[in-house]
Amino acid sequence: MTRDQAREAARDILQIIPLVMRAVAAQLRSAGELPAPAHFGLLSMLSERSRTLTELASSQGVTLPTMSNSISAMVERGWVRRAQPDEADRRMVMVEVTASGKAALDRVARSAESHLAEVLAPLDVPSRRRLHNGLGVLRKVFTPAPSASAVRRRNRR
Amino acid sequence: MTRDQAREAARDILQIIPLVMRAVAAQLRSAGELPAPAHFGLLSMLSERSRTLTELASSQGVTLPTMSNSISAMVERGWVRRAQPDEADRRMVMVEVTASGKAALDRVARSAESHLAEVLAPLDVPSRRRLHNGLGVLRKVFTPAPSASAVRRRNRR
DNA sequence: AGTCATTTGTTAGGGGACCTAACCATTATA
DNA sequence: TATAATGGTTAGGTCCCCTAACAAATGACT
Repeated sequence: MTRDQAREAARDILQIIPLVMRAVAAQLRSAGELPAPAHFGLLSMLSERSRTLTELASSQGVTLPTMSNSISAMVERGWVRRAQPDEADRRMVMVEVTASGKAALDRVARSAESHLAEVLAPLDVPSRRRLHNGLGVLRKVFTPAPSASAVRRRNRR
Repeated sequence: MTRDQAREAARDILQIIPLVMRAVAAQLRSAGELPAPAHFGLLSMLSERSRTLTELASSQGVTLPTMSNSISAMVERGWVRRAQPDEADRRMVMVEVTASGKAALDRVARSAESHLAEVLAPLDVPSRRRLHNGLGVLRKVFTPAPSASAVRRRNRR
């Protein structure tokens, strides 16, 4: 990757990503889903299966205190529940989604979906494909690698 | 755009964009550029030419109070300056970048550039092209349209 | 000219999401 | 058994975003 390409990519990302972020957040707010942009990924992961705080934090690329607070906020809203099912290691807290959390996830997904469909409607087919492909690359590049300890634990099971 | 495509795009955007946002913010923080992710676009615009608050707010898709506060924060840091050069309309405040603001922009751009170059290095050429194309689509879709009044003013000149 | 509406910007008040530092409880290690 | 490492929480702080309410200037209409 040449220096010029890197500079261009950096400028693009720094300029565009915050715009998208704000647009999505504004749309969710106006749909009455006050706070969700950051919690959506969590609900999505948790509806697959329960996770520990450490797992969630590393998957989202945030620190443990941040995740602890986020989960507390979601508990407050009744979207998730803290539980200690693990007999082997009593330090761990498993977080699981509640029925109302699943409902919230569905609502947000539907709301975002309909709004995005509207915004993306004017795109022609090649543009949509480009968008899709570009998002795929971003996912690959920016998905945090599982931490060493998480890997260790996973292998141990 | 089919319903399924919209749902898929919505999930992708909701899951991926926040990840990218956090990664970029974390990188800037660790580079010592404490607060910049949201201000980068502003500095970038302002180094082209001075703008009014309203122009800046609409270009970034935020409200006027938010922009007023952001600019105040940047004034505090010595990055920009408020000035009233417009004789014709004394309501307007022109915001212009300072030398130290330009320097900050350069520092952030270089820092982001070198970090991104590292992260993007493993990508093959087609992936980089896909990323670039996808970002272009995002820009087109999520760049706020200039407000009616801004257009009016522009045409008047 | 005078009133009313619109536009531009600010201040006040509040919320969400992120961080580091400091701390407890539990488990692993030497 | 003492010490280190791991999983979480709490405390304190920053940034960025919002709505509501307000002031000042300009535009429009009678």
